[in-house]
Amino acid sequence: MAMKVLRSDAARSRERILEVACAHDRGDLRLNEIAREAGVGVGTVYRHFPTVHALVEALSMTTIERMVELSRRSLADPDAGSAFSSYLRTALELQLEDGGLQVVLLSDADESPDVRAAKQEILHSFDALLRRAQQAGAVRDDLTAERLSHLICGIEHAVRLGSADDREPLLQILLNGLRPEVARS
Amino acid sequence: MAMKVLRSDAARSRERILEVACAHDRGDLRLNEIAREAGVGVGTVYRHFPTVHALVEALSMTTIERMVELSRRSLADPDAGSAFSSYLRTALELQLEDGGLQVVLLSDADESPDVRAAKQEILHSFDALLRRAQQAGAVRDDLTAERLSHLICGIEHAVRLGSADDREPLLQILLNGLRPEVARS
Amino acid sequence: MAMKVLRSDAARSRERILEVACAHDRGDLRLNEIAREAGVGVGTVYRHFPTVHALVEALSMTTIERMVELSRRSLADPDAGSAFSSYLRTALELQLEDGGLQVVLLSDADESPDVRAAKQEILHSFDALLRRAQQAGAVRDDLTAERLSHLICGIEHAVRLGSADDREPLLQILLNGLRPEVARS
Amino acid sequence: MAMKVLRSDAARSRERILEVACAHDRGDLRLNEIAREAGVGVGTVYRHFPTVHALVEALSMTTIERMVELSRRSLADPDAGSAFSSYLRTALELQLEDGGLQVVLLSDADESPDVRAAKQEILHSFDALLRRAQQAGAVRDDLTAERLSHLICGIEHAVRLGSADDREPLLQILLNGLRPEVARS
DNA sequence: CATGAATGAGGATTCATTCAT
DNA sequence: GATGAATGAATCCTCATTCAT
Repeated sequence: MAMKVLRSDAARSRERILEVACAHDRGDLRLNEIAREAGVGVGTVYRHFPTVHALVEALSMTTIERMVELSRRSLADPDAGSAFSSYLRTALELQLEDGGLQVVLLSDADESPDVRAAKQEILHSFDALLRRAQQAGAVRDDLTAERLSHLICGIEHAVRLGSADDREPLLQILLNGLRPEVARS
Repeated sequence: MAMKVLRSDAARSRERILEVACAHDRGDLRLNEIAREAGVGVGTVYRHFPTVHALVEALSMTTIERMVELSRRSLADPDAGSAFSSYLRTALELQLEDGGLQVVLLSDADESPDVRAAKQEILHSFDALLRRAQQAGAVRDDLTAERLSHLICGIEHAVRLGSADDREPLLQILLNGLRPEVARS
Repeated sequence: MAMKVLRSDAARSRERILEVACAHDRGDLRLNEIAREAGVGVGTVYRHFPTVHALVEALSMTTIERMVELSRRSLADPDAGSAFSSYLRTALELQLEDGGLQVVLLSDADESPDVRAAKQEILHSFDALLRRAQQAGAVRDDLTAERLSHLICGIEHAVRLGSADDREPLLQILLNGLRPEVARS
Repeated sequence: MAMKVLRSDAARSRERILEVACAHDRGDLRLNEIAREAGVGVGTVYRHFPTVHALVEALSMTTIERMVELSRRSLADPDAGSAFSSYLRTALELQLEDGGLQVVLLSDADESPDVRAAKQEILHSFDALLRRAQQAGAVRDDLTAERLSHLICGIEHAVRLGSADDREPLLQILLNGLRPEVARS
């Protein structure tokens, strides 16, 4: 990944800003406030992050990278079914950990090329994982990667409405629901 | 339901405001703007709806009443399983129709006593519906009414992220996931 | 005193309003609030008290009448010195009891003719009291009734800044200061 | 006194605001109006003076400094009695000149540390002045610095109710009243 | 590059007063 | 007469964004 080298003071500012910002609600970032808390001028924040979305992306960058890693690992797993379900589980965990991830993943207005590239890799891998699982008969066929992503976001939403303890139970319901319907006596 | 009778002019203002307001994003209601569009003074809006939440509640009142009706009808249905699933389907439809319903249902700060009462009836009925379905073996046991409500909200969220066409497929996945797990050969 | 006879319901409204209003800070009367608390319409408040000042006057009417009484009694007291000082003491007490009295007394825009008449009587009596005391050598000569009224208001102000316990001590200082200066060895 | 150096433009805005504000009634400062008159944005006013009280304090800063000077000078005066009375006279003059001073002095919610410090020095000095005068037998003993401050505020109030000409006469009455009572033949 | 002062549109809210019912 | 709905000017305050220093 291309990485512009920053002057050390600029790098420090950037870090300070991210450090401070991640303690804030992603949906309600006040640039002035962050600047003040970070001990830098507002202008500096704008220099590093021209839009709020750019800052949100940057805050999610680490998680996105972890998601890329996850994709690769899952694709390398020979068991299509378990690769798929453990991918979903971990993706859900990551989205719950990082409150800004959902909007970054869903946005189609990426500011950073790195983010765009990573998201594409994630999407492609996810698509492949899903297809493999479908071909293995572990997942119902009437399902696209996009719908499924939305469903994960829906589960994330549901967990946030309740407590973190709901995560695994709700995930189980989802996984159960994704299996091809079986004939019942 | 106790209903204070409004003077005709007051009733007209109230209707104008609701009419105008329902064309706005429920999560972003600007009282001044609504007043202007409705052709009434700001004060009039505040008189009828002291807080934004009061307005949001009023906007959802009709849908909430329909949900109460739905609850009663479903409870009257002797088939526990189909009553349950058709309740979920219609509830989801209502939530999707009425973009403000979710927050009203989830809020624990009801402004209107009517809303509070209706929500309680809905919740109790839903609880009963769920239990009946569980006893009939149609729904897994490890599930509370609250978690399930959150799940519906999650599905609503997922559908909104995509298109209205996703509603039935995603609902099917949910319903499928709610069934007790069966041993598979 | 001419007294318009009010219809009994009007009289009741008037009383309710006064009753409620006297529990409010005189300098910050909100007509709408008072109407609500009194269980009458705003219009009714306006009918009885066309201006805020009219209400303030009405609230002080009882105290003003007591002050008129006080003036008469003091004038009847043959001891000019003690009549004067006990007048000041009681006047101060009345002003402290009735937080709206000072503005009513100082205002030159009386709404009610009764108030105007009462204030004139008070002023004349006070003037007479002062002169008598001066002639008796109990009070310094370089002092007008107006200045002295202002001084009472000043003492009232000072007591309000502290506690009610300051009343007598501060009054003593005033009385002491009003005596003709004596040669000191 | 620690004084943050302001950028020249900021200093200019601040001065403009103070200049404009001091022409307004201290008890009724409308921030928007001041901004408009000063030719700056509202935000600028709020930046310099987060609360109305901060602005009021700033408007009185010069007078407060003069009062500090006065305290020091008075303490340096070897004649306890005349130091005391001339202090009172000048303090009264300052309060009359600066219509916002009284509230700043009486407030216990200082915004600026400079103001807080200055007020404390003033209070301590005043306390010392009073004690000295009491020990010298020039002032009655039953009097605290606080009550006396309130009394000055009372006299200020009284003068404002009348004309500036009342100042010296009323001060004389106060000073006369503060002297220990003497036995009279 | 960094700074942070300035901007000012925008949204919330209140309350004195009027007037139709 | 009483009512209280309606009005809307007025005020408060915030915050995204720009730009001079």
